[in-house]
Amino acid sequence: MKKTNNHFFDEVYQVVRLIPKGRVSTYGAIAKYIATGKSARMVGWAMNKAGSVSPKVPAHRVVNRIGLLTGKHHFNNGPNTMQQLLEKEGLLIIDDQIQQFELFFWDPMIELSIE
DNA sequence: CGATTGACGTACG
DNA sequence: TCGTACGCCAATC
Repeated sequence: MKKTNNHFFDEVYQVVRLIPKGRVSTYGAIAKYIATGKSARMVGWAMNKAGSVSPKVPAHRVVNRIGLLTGKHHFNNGPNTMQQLLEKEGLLIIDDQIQQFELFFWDPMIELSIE
């Protein structure tokens, strides 16, 4: 058995699940909240596993720092799944980019930092 | 076991 | 302002 730092992945799943409906977060923000922002890529890897863990992690609520749906192609149901889900939550997405992303941005460092 | 990849981000030109 | 290069860290080939 290799006791990898599942703490990182676990935290990622926890945080992503805490993202409220109609809100989105970024890999960098999550990574920064957990691993001091040095492993934004690891968050993406965690998301890749997200489809293999349970309950499934709302990976569609996690995008890159510019609000671009970079990972939509990784969804099992199809590349449109991510956008459809986000639109269904009240978000507006044009050209795979979330409009007014700043307004919907859910930062765990802030939201979870509230006493 | 070594090299490459990867759903990112920041720095530099 | 836009484009390219590099760094992180783990998993996969």
